[in-house]
Amino acid sequence: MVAVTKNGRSAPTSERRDELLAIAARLIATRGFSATTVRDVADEAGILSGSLYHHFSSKEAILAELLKRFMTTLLDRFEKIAAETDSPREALDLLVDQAFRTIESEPDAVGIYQNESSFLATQQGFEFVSEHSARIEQIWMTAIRDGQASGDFRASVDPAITYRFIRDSVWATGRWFRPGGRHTAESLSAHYLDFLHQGLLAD
Amino acid sequence: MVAVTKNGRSAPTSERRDELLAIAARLIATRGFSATTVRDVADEAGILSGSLYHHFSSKEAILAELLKRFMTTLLDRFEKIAAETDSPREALDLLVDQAFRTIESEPDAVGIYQNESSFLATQQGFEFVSEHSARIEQIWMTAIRDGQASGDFRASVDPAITYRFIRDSVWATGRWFRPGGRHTAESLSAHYLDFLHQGLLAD
Amino acid sequence: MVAVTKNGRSAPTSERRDELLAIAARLIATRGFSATTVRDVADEAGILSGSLYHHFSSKEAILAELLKRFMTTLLDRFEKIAAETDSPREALDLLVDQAFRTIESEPDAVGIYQNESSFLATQQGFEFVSEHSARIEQIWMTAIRDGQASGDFRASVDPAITYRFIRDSVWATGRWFRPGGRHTAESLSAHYLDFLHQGLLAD
Amino acid sequence: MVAVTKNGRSAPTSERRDELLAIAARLIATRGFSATTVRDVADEAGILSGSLYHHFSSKEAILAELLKRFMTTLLDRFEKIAAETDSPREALDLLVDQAFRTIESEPDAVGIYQNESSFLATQQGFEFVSEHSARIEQIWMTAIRDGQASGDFRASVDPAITYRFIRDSVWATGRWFRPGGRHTAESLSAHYLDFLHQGLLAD
DNA sequence: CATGAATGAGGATTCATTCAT
DNA sequence: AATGAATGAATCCTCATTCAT
Repeated sequence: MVAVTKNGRSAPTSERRDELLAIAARLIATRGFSATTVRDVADEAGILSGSLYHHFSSKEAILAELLKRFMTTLLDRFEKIAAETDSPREALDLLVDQAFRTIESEPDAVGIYQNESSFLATQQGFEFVSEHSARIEQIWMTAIRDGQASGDFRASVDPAITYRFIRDSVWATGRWFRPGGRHTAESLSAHYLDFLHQGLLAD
Repeated sequence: MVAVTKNGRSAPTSERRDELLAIAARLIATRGFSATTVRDVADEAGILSGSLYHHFSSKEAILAELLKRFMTTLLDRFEKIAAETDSPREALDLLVDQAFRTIESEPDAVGIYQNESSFLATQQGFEFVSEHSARIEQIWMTAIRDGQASGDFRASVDPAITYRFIRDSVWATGRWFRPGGRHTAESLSAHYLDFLHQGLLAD
Repeated sequence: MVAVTKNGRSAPTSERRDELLAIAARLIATRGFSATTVRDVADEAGILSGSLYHHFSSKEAILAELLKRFMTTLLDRFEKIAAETDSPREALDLLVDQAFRTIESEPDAVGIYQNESSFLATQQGFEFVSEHSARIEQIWMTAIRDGQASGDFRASVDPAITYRFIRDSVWATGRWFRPGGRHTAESLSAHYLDFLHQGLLAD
Repeated sequence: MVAVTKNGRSAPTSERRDELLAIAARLIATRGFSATTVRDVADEAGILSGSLYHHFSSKEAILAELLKRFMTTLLDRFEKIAAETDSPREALDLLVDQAFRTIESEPDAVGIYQNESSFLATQQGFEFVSEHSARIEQIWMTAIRDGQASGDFRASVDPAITYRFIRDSVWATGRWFRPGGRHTAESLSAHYLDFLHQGLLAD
């Protein structure tokens, strides 16, 4: 997707590589990392399993690259929202919205993030997972806290817990939301924000 | 832990068996089913991996037993709440409360349920997973719909989506909630219900 | 060889293990470590290659155990000679003699020692190789130096170089000496000592 | 390094080829042939492993070329010494001297020769190894036998065994001798010859 | 109830080699 | 003269499972 200079030097990106990453992402999101074999990925790509090692140094390296790309992009987007928005309420709305859009555009990465990140956070070579997660948490919690300070949000809720409640219900959407059905990222987002703002009780 | 001896049969339940199940549950909850080896479990139990087969017919059988016990108990509890409660709002509160208590008392089973159930739903021998899930969904959605009908809950929210939002944020709590810290199941439950009822916005 | 208590606890030794080690030693001595496959060893033992891992944690672990056993025994023998012998000349003779006897009784281990030890000395997990080698060198060089001090050996030779000359020609014997032929350890030893003592020139 | 262009043929010799051979020699001498991968060599040369096949037809071909060059040159030198020297004692001294000089000038080839030749002797395509070795042995043993016949060398030593003792201690020097340290080929050679001639015992 | 030895299938990975570009 | 992608076979190792003791 990202435009890459066509001179192949320094290896990190190539079209073939991206294809393989996409295939791996889909399988890993579906079956889980440890239940996905290198051969599964290679088969799907129409090559032999050993040939994958021409592109990646290990199965773990595939996962790392997948997650790093995803989390870096995501963090960038969140940081941009935080930087460009003044109203905490609007910021939170935009963060939620961005999350739903991400679920729609990169469902596999989201799935992997949800399923594997908690375990990976402690693994060598995956330090970036907890680092990025921490920075994302900061952005969201700042929005919540600022909203409480400004009087937009109720002061009685615990911001840390509330962040987690929101985060979990939003991202978990990726497990059942399939674009092309009754819902779109937009409709889900609108629905969720209404629910988030007003709660469940009738007045 | 709970002595389950309602049927007088000899083999299926024994203390050793329960210990082994608890060990397996912990490991599977932490690493995931496919990343947990029979040997991991045996090591933790202080026996050789082959010896596990004296107690269980297969690795899958362990998982099945774990999940079946958990889901059966959980469904029972939910059904009891549905049967004994008249007010939909109270019913939903009690369901949420029950979920948090379950997270507190059986964190491993909850973790496994979350991580593996979506994949297992389609696996042979795990039909009970989707069956039980469907019945649980019915109970919760009935509470939501009844609450909308009675005027307790806002009619504008989609009950199916709302159910998922609630379900996901509640169960996901199991990923970060560790008893013994700042929170108890009770405090979390209270917190969540307040958030659920009123939403985030200040009046 | 070494009598082992029959209670199998703490695993380190068993008859089967010893058999497998002997097989591995023979193959590794013949083909070299890296050219010997785990399957080669297993085939020779009449089991599947994976079954070897019931006994050893890795191919490297086999090599390490082989070398450690060998070098420990060897060092013990050398130390005993050094401790029990007063005359430096007799000590050196006995050391040489012991070396030839070791070549005769454990040709495979000697071969492995010669072929692999220089490379292994720097490898993790093989620190004992250089440690033992250093202590062996000390024993031999002490004999040489003491012999020079006592006037038994010519003072003009460099003890360090002389040690290496002796060591290399003695151990290299293992590459061509096959018991059962024209020579025995005893005859070789006698021959070598004569050559060592008097040199090549006629008076 | 040495420009070998005596035959006008185009392909077989080129500077690049020689560089690659030198790199391969160093690695093979250090790690052993089977533990040195084609990729190791290519990496060190700054090219891709496949590109090596532009220069050599196989990994074995590299080894063969390396050894053939070395052994041919060596045999030539030994033959020249044998042809040009009358006194057996002087011949042996010169042979020894030549060996030390060769160790100094071509340490990698010497290392490979020592480590791999015994195994290779039986391999197809490496018949020249045993052939050359046999001719070298003949030259040395002739010097020894002639020296015994002339009364220069002691008649009581077995020429075959003595040859091996000498050969092994001389060539093994290559394992520890690094030019630039305390010793040179000359000093080592002098030292060894003194030791060889007189033996270790004081008069 | 557990051990210890093994199986057989499959797992990730390596590696020499090929070939179109 | 080299790349980059791939092959095919082999490598080390893992793992669920079996079974005689």
